[in-house]
Amino acid sequence: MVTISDIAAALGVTPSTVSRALSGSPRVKEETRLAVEQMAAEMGYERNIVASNLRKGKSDIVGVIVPRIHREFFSNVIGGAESILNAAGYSVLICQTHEEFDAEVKALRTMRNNQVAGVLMSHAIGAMDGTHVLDTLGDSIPLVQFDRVFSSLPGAKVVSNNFQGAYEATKHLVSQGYRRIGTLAGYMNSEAYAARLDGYRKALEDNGLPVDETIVFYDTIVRETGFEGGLKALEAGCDALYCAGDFCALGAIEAVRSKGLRIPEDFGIVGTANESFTALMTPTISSLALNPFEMGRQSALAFLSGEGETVVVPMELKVRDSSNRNRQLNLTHICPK
Amino acid sequence: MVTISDIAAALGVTPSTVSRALSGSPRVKEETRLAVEQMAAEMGYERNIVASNLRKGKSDIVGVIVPRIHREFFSNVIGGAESILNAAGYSVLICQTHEEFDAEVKALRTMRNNQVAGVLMSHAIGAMDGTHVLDTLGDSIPLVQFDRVFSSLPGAKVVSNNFQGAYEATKHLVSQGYRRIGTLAGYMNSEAYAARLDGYRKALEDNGLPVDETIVFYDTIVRETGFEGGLKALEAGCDALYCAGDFCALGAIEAVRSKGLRIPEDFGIVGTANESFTALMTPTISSLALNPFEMGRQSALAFLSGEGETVVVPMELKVRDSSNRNRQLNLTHICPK
DNA sequence: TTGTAAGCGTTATCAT
DNA sequence: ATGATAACGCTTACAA
Repeated sequence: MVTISDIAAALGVTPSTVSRALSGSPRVKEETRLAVEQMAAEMGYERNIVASNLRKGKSDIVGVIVPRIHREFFSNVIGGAESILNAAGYSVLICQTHEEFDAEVKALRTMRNNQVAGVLMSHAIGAMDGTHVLDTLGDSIPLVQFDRVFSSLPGAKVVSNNFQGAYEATKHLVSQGYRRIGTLAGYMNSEAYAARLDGYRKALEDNGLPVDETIVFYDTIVRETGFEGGLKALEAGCDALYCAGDFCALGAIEAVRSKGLRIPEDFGIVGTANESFTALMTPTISSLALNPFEMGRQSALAFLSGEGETVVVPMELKVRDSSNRNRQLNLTHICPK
Repeated sequence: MVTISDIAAALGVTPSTVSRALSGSPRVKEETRLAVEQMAAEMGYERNIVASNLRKGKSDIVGVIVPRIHREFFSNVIGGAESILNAAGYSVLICQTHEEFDAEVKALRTMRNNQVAGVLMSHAIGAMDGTHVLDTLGDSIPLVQFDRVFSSLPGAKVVSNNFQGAYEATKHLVSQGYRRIGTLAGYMNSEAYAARLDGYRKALEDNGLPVDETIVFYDTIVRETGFEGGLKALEAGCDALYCAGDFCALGAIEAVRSKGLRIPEDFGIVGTANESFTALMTPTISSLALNPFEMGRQSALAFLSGEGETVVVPMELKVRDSSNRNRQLNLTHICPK
């Protein structure tokens, strides 16, 4: 392993000069810099980042903490963050929390021990407030929260425009002629789901439809609970559902079909998250798309800029067959005639 | 930031003693160790890993290099690796190559500069051989390759049992009564696809069916090429296809339906990779499942054990509707009657 | 413009 | 069982 001292010795200068030359300091003669660079290349020198980091008291590693790395949403966020951070000379250290509070604390410790330059994180369900974050990170490590954020914590936040998105999705259902639109709303301890519910309500109000609490269904948003929610919605006389997740939208579709009703003719469905399967089903499922890659990019940019602002990443409604009464269904490709 | 010197001063001992006590050396009086541990806890001490790593010349970070982190397969591999590595006290540093050779070299440099304890990697399509890996990593950093491996490189390798898996998939099609079984084979510069093709051929031979090169279709394995392959297979009189990917299997299904044929009655399909959408389509698509999480686990275990063996992770055939003539189709949940 | 020297926080090798 | 000291490789005042 060749060090700056080796280069210095070979050139008859001191390590400090080599260090300056290599780090682009203006306090080096052009001639010397060239000689150093050439010798460094020749000897195959590569800066020891660990030593450099120790000395400088900071590193070029950025920590990313997510509930589960293999979840489509989070892996795309990481991809987006990495695309920015890598270009800026940072590397990405990843920890998963598996939605557990203890693991989140451990991950934060790992980040601190490794003296990361900053932390981008989305909280575990198991984390009830943000005090552990402050305790562990202190105020020397910049924090950026995305998606699941605690407003109480300092630093930048990157969130989706859940209110606006759910508003659009609901308005779209109204425009398609559905008149009794319920919602599978999710769980209200998440700010994101609460905002979606608000958007749904506002859209109904703005379009002269009554807001009926008996067709707001609070539950988890998995396929099974979606099926149950779908059945309840039918009993309550709904002709459409805005669903706060795609898997529960899938379940709701199954429920509607199980009663012999047609989608979208008799019943309209819009999901949320734009999971890749929504575009592959038959019928394809309309979905309110999050923009995880962009959220990752924005999180990284917020870290780089050092500003503590809140960035809102817009959601985009993907209109597909499950809510589209006006166009021809795209049934050719997979369903039996 | 409290250091071991602070603890030493507070206790009236030297930093060396504190270091020994904290790192579990036997050369410390039990009494002293207790005092040190208590004081450390009291003062909120946390070891500076960067300094420790510099001194020890190694780190507790393991690098993982993948083509694209947000691809389902790779993010699951990472998840599997992380589950083992975290438990063993390592953290995971991630780099993507986006399938480009230059990015792979850069990622390897990043790993080396950060003095990672080891590297787990799956090569970019753009990497033609493994010389750059040896050049960059040297022989001081242990290497584990998974999925896309170069046999020429030293170190452990973790691969899927592609031959056996494709053999099972093809045999399954035979057992369902299909008699002219073609294959969408993929591209042959990948050892994995070549092995799948071999398994397909062997299964036909072993079951007394002819191996007909005119129904082996070499192409990329995306939806569009799958559609084309499906049409060609129909023209060639096939009644089934083993597909080396799930997206091309989807395309093939669409092709078969476009000709008014029924699946699985008239035509059988098995895909590969067990992408999540295969279980959500109608009909559900049979698929030869890779086991990415297990591959990640095995890669991490191979790194920890330090042995250079090749681990073969078995694939598992998931029989679903698209190849199952014997059972009732599961059509209730989504398709129009 | 370059050299000198100190130090980042830890650990390892001595010696005591 | 503990202490003194040096060193890991780099950066940065400060001095020349």
